[in-house]
Amino acid sequence: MRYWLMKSEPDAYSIDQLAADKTTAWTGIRNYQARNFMRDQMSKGDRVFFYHSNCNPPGIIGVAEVCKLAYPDETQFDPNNHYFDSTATRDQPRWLNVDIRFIKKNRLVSLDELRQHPALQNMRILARGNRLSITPVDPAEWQYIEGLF
DNA sequence: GCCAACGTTGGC
DNA sequence: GCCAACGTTGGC
Repeated sequence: MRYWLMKSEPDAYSIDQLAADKTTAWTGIRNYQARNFMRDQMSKGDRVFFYHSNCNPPGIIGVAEVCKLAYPDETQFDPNNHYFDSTATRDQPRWLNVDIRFIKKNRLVSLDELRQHPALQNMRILARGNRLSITPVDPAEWQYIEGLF
């Protein structure tokens, strides 16, 4: 089992929305590195920190788990969808998504707060210019952050 | 809203 | 295969 951090803009899809939906298809990932994490490394039961980005303040707001392995992202085939990709076909889909299931919402552990813990200094989310929306989390970092909730 | 950082595209 | 141009992300 692995640990991950997945970003979402709360205006687009928030932890409260996930809590209401129970599960959701994590569609719209259009970055190869993030796609490959889902395709090659995610397993059912993997744990996910749900991170609110592009808001004030940004930070980790909850926990989810991977509940369905990667499969073709439907939004790539829909011309009316923002994430439509004309180069993708049903035979050769380009983009994938997993499904995630809500586990819990916790107090917001802000980006600012994360930065103040030396134990977390190597987290990808803290690196300058980091834009990757799915990043692996070290088991030790995971445990440490769970202790902050 | 600004802008630094980064990924992707496409001309050559 | 280089790299300039462009688009996007996301903290601030």
